[in-house]
Amino acid sequence: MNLHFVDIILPIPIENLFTYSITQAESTFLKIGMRVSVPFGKSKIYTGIVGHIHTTAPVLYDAKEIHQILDEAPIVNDKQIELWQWISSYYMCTIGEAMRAALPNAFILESETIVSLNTATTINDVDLKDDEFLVYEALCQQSALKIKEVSSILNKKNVLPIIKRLIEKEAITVEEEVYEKYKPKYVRYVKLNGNYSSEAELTKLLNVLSRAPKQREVVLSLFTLTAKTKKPIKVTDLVEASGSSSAIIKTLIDKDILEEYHIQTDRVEYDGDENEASKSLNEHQEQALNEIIESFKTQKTVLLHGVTSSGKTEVYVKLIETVLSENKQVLYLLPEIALTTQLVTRLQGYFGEQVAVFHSKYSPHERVEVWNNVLHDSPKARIVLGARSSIFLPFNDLGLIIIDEEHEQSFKQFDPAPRYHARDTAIVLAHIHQAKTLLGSATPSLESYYNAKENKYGLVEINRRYNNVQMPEIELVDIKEKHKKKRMKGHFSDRMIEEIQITLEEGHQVILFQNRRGFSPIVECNTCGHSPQCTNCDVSLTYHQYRNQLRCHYCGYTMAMQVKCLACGVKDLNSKGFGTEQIEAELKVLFPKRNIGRMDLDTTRGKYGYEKIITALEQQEIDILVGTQMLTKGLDFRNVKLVGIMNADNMINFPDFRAHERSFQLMLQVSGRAGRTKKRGKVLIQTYDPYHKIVQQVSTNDYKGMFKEQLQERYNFKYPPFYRLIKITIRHRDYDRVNMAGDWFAKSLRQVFKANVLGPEFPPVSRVRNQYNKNILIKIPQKQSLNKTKEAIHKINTSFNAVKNFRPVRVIINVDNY
DNA sequence: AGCACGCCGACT
DNA sequence: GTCGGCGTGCTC
Repeated sequence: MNLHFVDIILPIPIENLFTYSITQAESTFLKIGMRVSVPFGKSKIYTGIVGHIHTTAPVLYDAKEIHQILDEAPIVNDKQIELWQWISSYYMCTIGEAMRAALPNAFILESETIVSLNTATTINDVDLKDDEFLVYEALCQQSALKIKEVSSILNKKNVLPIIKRLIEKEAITVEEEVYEKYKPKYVRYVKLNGNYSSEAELTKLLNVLSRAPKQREVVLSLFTLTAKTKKPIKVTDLVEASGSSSAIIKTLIDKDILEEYHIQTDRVEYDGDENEASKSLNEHQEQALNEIIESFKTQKTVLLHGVTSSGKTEVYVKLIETVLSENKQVLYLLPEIALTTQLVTRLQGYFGEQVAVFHSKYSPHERVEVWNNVLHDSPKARIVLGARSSIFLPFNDLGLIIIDEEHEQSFKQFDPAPRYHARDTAIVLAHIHQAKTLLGSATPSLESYYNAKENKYGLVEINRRYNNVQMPEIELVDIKEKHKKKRMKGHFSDRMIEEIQITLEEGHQVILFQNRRGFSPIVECNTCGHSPQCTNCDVSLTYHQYRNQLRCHYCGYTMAMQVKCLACGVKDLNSKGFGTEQIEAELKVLFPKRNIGRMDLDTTRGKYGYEKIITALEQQEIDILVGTQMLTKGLDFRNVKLVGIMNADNMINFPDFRAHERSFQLMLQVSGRAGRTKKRGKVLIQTYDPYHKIVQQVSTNDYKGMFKEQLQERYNFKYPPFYRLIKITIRHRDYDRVNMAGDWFAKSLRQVFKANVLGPEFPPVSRVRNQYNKNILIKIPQKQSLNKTKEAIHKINTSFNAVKNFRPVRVIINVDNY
């Protein structure tokens, strides 16, 4: 009788852990945090994490046995599992979803069904049907087939019935094979065979090789390389140094002159120079640093509010140094787009190979390597510099978490669950490790600044830019008036053109900001008013001139640009509104001799697209750069003096309770790109409403004014930080069903939460990818228990799913959906 | 989330 | 008559 069991966390959206039986020996070997593969359902094998080891047999079912143990030691520690649990309860997802987000994909093995011939029986061909025979015949040729291969042989999608019949006829057998996705990388090295270690032997060898000059050259190169680097020599390096080929090296290996060996190597390696000393701080930075350290004595979290270009990074570096000296790990979080080579190089300059980088462009293999380095507390990962998902790395002993550009909304994950906010989750992670958190921003989020004002966080400010560079001068241009007075050329006011002219003539560069890509977001027929819509979404298609295409920005649907109206056939199409492409096109006419660059999602698609544009700007190959909000982050260009915001209004008037705050942050951040060295920069903001409070507050750099005013609005309209929000999205391809389900859900919620339930309402774009969405918003007052609220929502969701008609309707719960 | 089982339309 | 559509229910 077996009395040992494990509860396994599976990477799927199911509520509970699953219990499997294990042997006595396995129960002593297994530890929480190890991976095991387990059979799940009829035929699948999944990778799971051991969550609990116990001796309580389940009553309602027989536990299956585990399939295999995949690790020698835990790859996940207790603190991580604690974090997953917090995420799953706070963000209302399953622990499996948290696990899936946390683990590098290569850790999650999958099984594949392998079909092979049943050798125990002989089959008469006549007993088989045509397609069965095809599979059988293929198996006589090669011993094993994957399901996919069977599929392609038969040119058919669903081959399972055929395989089933073949099994019944005992012609074939099937088994599940599990693959390890991660393969360590081995690099090939060579050394001289030990026989030639003496000088005499070596001279002899070189003589022998005098008739094979290429081979002789290789041996000599190996010699000089070894002398120079005193390190093992890679085959690739030797090939390069000797100007030979791998064939020649192979000959030498075959002749036993060279010996080859392999060393397991990390895919990501830093091979820079020795560390440089960190810069000494100016008085403002120094003061900020001292205040932070002081504040950390009483506060777990401190907000550093430092104006753009105030040198926050140097302050971080000093803090990191102290934490490293205590032998603790550091996590440095940044929004994905701010993770530029610029910053990575800078930190590696200070900390050398102690810096590990982790972000979405890394391959699964590279991620596993960073994971393992962090797990084993390797000297190669004392500091992790990473985007959102790095909060999931297996830190043993974090001392400090830095969250730079704390206000950035990209820290919040929206699409697949867990819909977590990396900033808030990082603060929880810090508590688990009893570490400190430093939030940094030039334009803190209202929530964080409020928390600081309420003494939940410490608050430290730097009001001076580095080197005492002045804050840029901000000028507002009233384009309503400019239009009236006919002083506009396209989307450029005379002031904008003048300033660009002056800046360029002085030999400086210009950045223009327009928060919309494409040429124009709407194409309209002048005769009948029809505009081309996406077939899958309820939006009009955006015109992209460079490919002469109409594109949907929600689902990626494209069609060729039309010459005549699709509805009435008249050749009189007009485009409305403007994006980066159109600005670029206008610039080419206004400044034909200048180099114009564009940076948006369309031009940064490739792996290095983004880097290329930045380098081009740095090297002053670009005079004027047009871009979307991508421009705002972490870029530090010496020579940019003028920043132009083409239209401040479209972002301010966005229908979202944070639109004002965001516009302020965005405009101030782009402004910060102007004049980062010596010369004072200039910012021009074109707007139809120069007296709008947000534009005014940007122009006077009045964060506190903006904060006060916005906070009052949040209070009046019951928004964060005074109320918490949970958004529930109802999604289905059938319009009526979405309406019915939405009404049902909202009605049930109202029974509990009364007037604090808003909706259901269609979002501005109600149909995306042929799915209709409807939103319900729940506002939670501060005194209302968050846990009880979530319990109630959970309960309603369960009864919702019990309604047969609603079962195929997707319910997406998004906690803190901002 | 997968995946099997099961019941109805369009085709060899 | 079968193939294959996707609604339904379950997974230790």
